[in-house]
Amino acid sequence: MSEKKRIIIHVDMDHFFTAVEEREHPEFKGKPVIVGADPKEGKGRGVVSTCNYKSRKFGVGSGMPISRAWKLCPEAIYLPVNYELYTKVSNEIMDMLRKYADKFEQWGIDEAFLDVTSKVKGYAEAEALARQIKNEIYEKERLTCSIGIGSNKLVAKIASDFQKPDGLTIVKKENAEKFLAPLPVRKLLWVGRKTEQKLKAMGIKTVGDLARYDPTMLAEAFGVMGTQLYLMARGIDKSEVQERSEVKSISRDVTFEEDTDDFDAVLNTLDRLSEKVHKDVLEQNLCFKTVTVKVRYENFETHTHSKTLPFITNRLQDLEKTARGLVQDYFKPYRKIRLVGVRVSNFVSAEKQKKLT
DNA sequence: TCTGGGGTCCTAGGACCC
DNA sequence: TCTGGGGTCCTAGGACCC
Repeated sequence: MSEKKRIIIHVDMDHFFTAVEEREHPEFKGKPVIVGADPKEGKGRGVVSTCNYKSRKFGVGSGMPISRAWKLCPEAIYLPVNYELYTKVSNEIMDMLRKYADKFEQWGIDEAFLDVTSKVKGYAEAEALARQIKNEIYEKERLTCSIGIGSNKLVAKIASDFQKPDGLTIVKKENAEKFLAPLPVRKLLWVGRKTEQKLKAMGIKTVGDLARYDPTMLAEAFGVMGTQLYLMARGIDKSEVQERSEVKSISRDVTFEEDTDDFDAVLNTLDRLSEKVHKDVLEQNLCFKTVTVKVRYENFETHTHSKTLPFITNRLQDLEKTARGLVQDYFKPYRKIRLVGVRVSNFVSAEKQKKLT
């Protein structure tokens, strides 16, 4: 049984949020731009969402506390995250990309996988197609992207990250293992900080180290994930490019500007979040069964409480009442709250529900 | 460094049913 | 009073993605 030959393209927009902002504001040209939380003169909470290349030269990076970014680069232009705008631009780009692919999968707001197996005869044609895609995006949106081409999603994604910005990297199937070997394990999908640390403790730093390791021992240490890790290290990934199915949950949460023990204020915030979630639920024509409340205390300890209702609903009052009930346990006189959130899940589409009743 | 917000998937224990 | 096995659902927490 041989693996089906595929050609997969991964498109990754370059520093998407700041790129869109720079396009909208030509006066930002040549300046460091940072999109994220309000820095508040270095006292702000929250993190950097995206930063452009100019600000990266100061050591700023995405995910970094905004207070630290302020210390590194106070002269940068700081902007709030304008999701509405980025989503609009994203939708235009995704519609553009979709038509190039047999199978298409959006990944986050600014990335996509395209299975182009039947559209091209080989890697040379795939490269030409990739250039065409880059041109079209630039012509229509004035934005650049980096593209990776490989025989599966994993290799294509890592390849797109290899040369940035405005890059194009092709990794043929027969070169995949060699291409991956020198990279740090952190570059692999699903290897975050924790897994990286655990692997390091086992003496595994690069993808090559991982590929040479005993797969049985990896399975013992990581369970199902261990087998997956080993296969990835060998450049093997059989997962299909597939359009995202329906949403599984809808949530809103918010970090307070200051940690609070004003529990009435927390309840008010919770109601506001419930209203936003409810609005989304109605817009998407859904009914839910499960409500989850999230609380983060000032020491960052985070808890969730959930309740599955004995009935299906889309009513705001059911959501608010359940959420208010769940959050009560977390109100302790000696514990200040940093974040509160609400989520609904266990959906049944309104249409399906109609059939049931 | 002092840690956002919106998601998905996995694990593990316990309840409950047959 | 002690004892099964399988299946499904629920809950809480955690790792990871962008």
